[in-house]
Amino acid sequence: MKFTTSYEPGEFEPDIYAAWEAADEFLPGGKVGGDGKLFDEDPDNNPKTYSIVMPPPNANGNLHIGHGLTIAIEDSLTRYHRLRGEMTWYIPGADHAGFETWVVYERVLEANKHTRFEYSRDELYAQVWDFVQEQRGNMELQVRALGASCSWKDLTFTLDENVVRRVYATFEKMWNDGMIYRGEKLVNYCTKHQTAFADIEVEHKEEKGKLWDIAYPYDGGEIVVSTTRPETLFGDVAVAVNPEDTRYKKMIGKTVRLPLTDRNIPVIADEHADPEYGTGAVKITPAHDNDDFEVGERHNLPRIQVIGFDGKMLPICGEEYAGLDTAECRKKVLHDLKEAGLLRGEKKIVHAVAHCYKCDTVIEPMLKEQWFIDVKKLAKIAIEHLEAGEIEFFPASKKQVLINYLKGLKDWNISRQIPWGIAIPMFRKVDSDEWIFDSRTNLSEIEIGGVRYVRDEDTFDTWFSSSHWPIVCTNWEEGVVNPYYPLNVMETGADILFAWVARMIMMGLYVTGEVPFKQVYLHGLVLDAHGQKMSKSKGNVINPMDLVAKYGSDAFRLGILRGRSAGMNQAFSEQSAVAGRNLCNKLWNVSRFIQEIVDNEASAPEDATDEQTVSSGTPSSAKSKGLKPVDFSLGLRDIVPEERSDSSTYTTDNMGEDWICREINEARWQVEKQMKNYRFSEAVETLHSLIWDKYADWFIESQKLYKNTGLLMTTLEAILKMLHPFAPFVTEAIWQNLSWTDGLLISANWPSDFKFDPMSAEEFEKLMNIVSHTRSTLQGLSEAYKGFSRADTTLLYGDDTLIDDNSLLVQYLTRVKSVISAEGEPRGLRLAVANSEVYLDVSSEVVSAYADSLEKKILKVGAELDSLNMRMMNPNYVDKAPAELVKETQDLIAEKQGLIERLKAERAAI
RNA sequence: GGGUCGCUAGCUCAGUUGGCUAGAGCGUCUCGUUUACACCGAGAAGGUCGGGGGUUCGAGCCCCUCGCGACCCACCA
Repeated sequence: MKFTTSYEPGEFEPDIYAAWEAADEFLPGGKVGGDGKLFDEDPDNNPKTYSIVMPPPNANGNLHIGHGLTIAIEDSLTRYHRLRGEMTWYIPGADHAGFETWVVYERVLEANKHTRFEYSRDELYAQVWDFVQEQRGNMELQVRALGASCSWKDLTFTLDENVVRRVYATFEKMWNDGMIYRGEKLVNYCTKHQTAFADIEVEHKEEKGKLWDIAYPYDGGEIVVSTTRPETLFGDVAVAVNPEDTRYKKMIGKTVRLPLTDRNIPVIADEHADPEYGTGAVKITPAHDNDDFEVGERHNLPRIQVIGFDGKMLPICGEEYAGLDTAECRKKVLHDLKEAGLLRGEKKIVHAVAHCYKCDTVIEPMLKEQWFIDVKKLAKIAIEHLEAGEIEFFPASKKQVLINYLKGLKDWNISRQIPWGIAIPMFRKVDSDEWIFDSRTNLSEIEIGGVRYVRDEDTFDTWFSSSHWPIVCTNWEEGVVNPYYPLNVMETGADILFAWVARMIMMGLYVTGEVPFKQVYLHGLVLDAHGQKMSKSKGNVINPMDLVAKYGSDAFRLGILRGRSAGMNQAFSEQSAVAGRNLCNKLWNVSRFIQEIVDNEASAPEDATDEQTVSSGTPSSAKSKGLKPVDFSLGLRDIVPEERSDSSTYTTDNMGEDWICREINEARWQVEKQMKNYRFSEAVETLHSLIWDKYADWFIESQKLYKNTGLLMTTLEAILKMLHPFAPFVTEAIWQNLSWTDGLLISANWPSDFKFDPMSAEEFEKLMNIVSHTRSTLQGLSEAYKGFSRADTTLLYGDDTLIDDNSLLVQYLTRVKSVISAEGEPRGLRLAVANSEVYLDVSSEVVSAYADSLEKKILKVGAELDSLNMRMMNPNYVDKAPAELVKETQDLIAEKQGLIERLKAERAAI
């Protein structure tokens, strides 16, 4: 049995994916890619290209729901453009995830009772490399399970040789351009992980804290400063007051005694001190506070580091304090100040505190020599191109958000003190401060002309290398024409707009002179069913693989795309996947039904078909292929399609057929528009409605009476193609099971226009309206009158050729006993259908039981009529609104008028 | 402190230059086994579009204002 009664995704998905992959259908045009030969040198020989890159998931991790969404979106785009005949290149990636992976590996070390300090940098690098290789592969299997039609041959790992080469080339260029400098600045430092971070990697949290007032004495008085960090007073080098603050004016230039020490520090005047805040006097600790660092620079003050890189107080703080961690030290300092009578007060405050985004440790601003990128020029160019509209954003609002960010961007610290990452290609001349660029980072020491140079031990911030992603994935090279760069679209999470998208734009422009992508689509967070952020601690994490296993990959994809729009954090629940599963099953059964019709026709003698069942194009292949199930182990039939054309021809023979052709055209046009505007949710909805509400409920139902096999085949093909971008597996499984289709659906062509008679399609809609009203009234009657039986009821019609011509279909769709002409003697209940004369032949007894419903209808139509009349009575409306609209309103009024008269007559007859 | 987004049916969300009687999925209720599908079919109920102003012939959509929520940025000692 080819078509089982329900679709079982698990039986098809792995084989189908393998078949796609084996057929090389993931490569651009199914032919090129991966070998450096991307396209024909003559641009005239190349069709339109479409390129998109996968934001690389962590190589040794598992996919989470966000990856599921990313892939659902990107693969739908990819498949859609592939079906449209474009040379489509979806490039997968894997991220070494520098810090993330390092944190995981450090835990492994810890569990084995080791620490990073036992090994050299190179040894650690080798260990993590092995660790990642062992763990690798899971992620890639999961990407496959989600159906991503990406070009696996071109998978880019962020530590691949070509990535490193490109990153070094950029770094060298920047170094030569004077955009890289080494500076001792305050950096965000995590004392647990013992590495610095970029500003963007730090998480600020509102926290309750205290503001202490501490007296700094001098001969004949004291000055009271306010601080949240008393433990850093050992690093104080001055007390600052505002030059305009009359309270302190006379003290400027005086020297005060630093408590708990024997040092004296000056009182200086600086705008930084806010007279309104605290006591108006502030201690200046340039080595441990960003503001103070700047004050120190302005006044040429020394920087005294008092906290070590391990988070413990340094010896300079004195025997009693050295070795304490900051919290212990704070306690002791406060205690000692109190003893000395210098603590003047404390106040509860709420302030923002920086934390390590991984371990939550409080980030210390620390004095450290690091490599920095001067970002001013980069940001400026990026802003210019953004303002010129070279990149289109979805949602559009993010463009300005990004520009604002770039405008305030500060120099970018790219040094990380972790071994897992791309080594910084800088070497220091031994016994000097002289640095040179050299890409031989596999060596920890080099010699040039008899001079020894030692490699910098640090690695690059991962964002520095990943900012090259579009460049490295598309194999961009200077001077080589590359139709895949810029990418058509960059799809990623809105949460990394700054960290990644901004940097890709800056780097793309710096390296290639072009923006790296033409459009940016940002998706929001996937929240749980109640709109809460998913987190392990809350226990509300949904694993995409669980849903794939339970309902199928397509169901997950359809579900996660539904009800989701660009840039918004939106809820998701298992229910959505269930709805997706149901749609897949519906389509499966529709296909099964059509296949049965095709089979019956193939086996039946010619004259057995009804006169109206003009099937024009039953292809001979349908007969010759027989009914054997697809055997995937033997390889798919006709893997390389010769000609991609609709395999059946058709003619339309009745209204329903014209109507479905029109509806498919309309839906196709809608989907095209929605895809262009990245409205995936709406596209899925359009297709859901087409397949379920239109194709299955009306067309297939009507085809149970009037079979047009050629049209059934052709329309089904069109529908499979249209849904394929979103639900690739079930559509391909059906395609393979159908007896008459060729090749793989993944590489089929997007459907073209169906020809139809518009008048006829319009007529069918009227018929649908009559059927719906009849059904509704029948249901109303059976609820109003016990013992009412629709199977015993006759539908009468007046002078109405539409029904006369289609009485069989009306009877079939309404399940009444019969549909016959009233022959000028109407009786029973007249239906409230505009422009049509239909009666249900029921007794007056039944009609009176229905009076309540009738009354309700009269009221409802009356209200509608009133509002329409009101509109027409407004002279301004008639005057100013478009004539078309006014005409429409008039027609509506006429229609309602007729309707209400009929209803009233009906009521009077009771 | 600055900024962005959101508030539409019980729930999750659509509603693209202002013009239909405001829609969908899920849920609820009532019928129902009919040449595919109960992962089904037919029908129904359910909304003063967060509050208040304004512009307009016309506002869910534009403007102002208030309220509530989510998120982002920021060195306030």
